[in-house]
Amino acid sequence: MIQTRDIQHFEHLLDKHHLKKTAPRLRVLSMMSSRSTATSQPDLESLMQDIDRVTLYRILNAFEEKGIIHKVFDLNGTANYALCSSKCDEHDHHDEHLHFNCIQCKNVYCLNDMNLPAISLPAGFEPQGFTVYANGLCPKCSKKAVDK
Amino acid sequence: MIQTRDIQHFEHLLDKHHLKKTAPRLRVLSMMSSRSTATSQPDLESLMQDIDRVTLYRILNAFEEKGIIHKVFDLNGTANYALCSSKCDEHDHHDEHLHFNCIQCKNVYCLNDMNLPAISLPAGFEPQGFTVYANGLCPKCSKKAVDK
DNA sequence: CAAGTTATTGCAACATTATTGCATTTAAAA
DNA sequence: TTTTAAATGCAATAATGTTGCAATAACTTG
Repeated sequence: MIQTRDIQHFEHLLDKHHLKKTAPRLRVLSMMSSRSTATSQPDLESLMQDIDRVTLYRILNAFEEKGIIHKVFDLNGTANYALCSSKCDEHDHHDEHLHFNCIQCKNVYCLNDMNLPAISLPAGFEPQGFTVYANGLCPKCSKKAVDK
Repeated sequence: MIQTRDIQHFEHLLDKHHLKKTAPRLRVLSMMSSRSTATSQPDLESLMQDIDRVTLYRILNAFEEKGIIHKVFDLNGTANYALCSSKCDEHDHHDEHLHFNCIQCKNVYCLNDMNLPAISLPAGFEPQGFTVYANGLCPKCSKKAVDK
C-alpha cells in the first residue's frame, strides 16, 4: 500500500531531477515501487490504461535518463523497468547489480545488494560497467516445483 | 574468406540438427562466421537483401532453437546474433560467456573463452545459467581515444 | 493570486520490427 | 523420377518505437 511518505518521497525525487510533479509520473512511480519485480512496458501499459502509450514511453525515457529507474531486458528482449536504488543519479548511474530472469513465471528480479566478483577481460577492453543476468527458477517457482 | 571446408562444416551443422541445407541458411551461416562481432537483425537484413525478411527471421529462430547461434541484446535492446562455440547443442546450450558492448562503435563482442567467477544468489533462487554483459570501450575504440 | 512561461500530455500519424497464414518452391527420401 | 515434407517468399496484420503539434497543466514572477 502506498503511504503518504512515499508520495512525498516521489515528489522529492521529481523535484531533485527538475521534473514537474504530474499525476502520470507520480502514478508510474507508485506503481513501480509497489511491485517487487521489474515490470515490462506492455504490462505497465495495461496496468495504467488511462495513461497514453506515448506519455508512458516518454516518462520511462525521462526517468531512465535521470537515473530514477533502470531498464532490464528479459529473456525475450523485452524491456522491463525497475526503480533504481537510491544511490543512482544522473551522473553516477550504476546498475551493476544482478538481474534474475525466472524461466517459469517470467518475472525479472533486481537483486540490488549483491556484490559481484571482479571480472577480468582480454587486453584492450576497457569496461565501464557490468550487468549480470542469471536465469533459472525464482524462489516461488522453485518451491512449487518441489511441492509437486 | 569462406573456404570449402567451411561450407562443409556448415552443411554438417545443418545435417546434425535435421535442418535442410538450403541456400539462405548456408548464406546466413557463412555471413555470421565471417564477422568477428555479433550482428543485429537489421544489419543482417541489409547485408543479405535478397533473403526475405521473414525467412531470415525464421532462420534465426530455428538456429537459436537448435543451439547453432545465440542471441545477445545490445545496449538498446536490439537482438544481435552470433555463432555458438562448437560445444553448444540443443540440449546443452550454454552461452555463459561474456558479452562486451562497445559504447562507441556499438559492436557486440562474444568473449567465449573467459571463465566467469562463481556468483552467489540469495536463498531460493536456482540459477541455470549466467550471462554477463560488460559495456565500455572495445580495443579498437580505446586505441583511437588514446591516439587523439 | 493572477498572468505569463515552459514543460508535459494526449492525439494522430508514421516507422520499424515481430508474427502468422498460405501458396509455391525446393530438398531429401522412397 | 516421383513423392512428401520442409522451407521460402509474399501479403497481411500486430506490436512497438518515435515524431510533430495543439491543448493542457505545472511552475514562476510580478
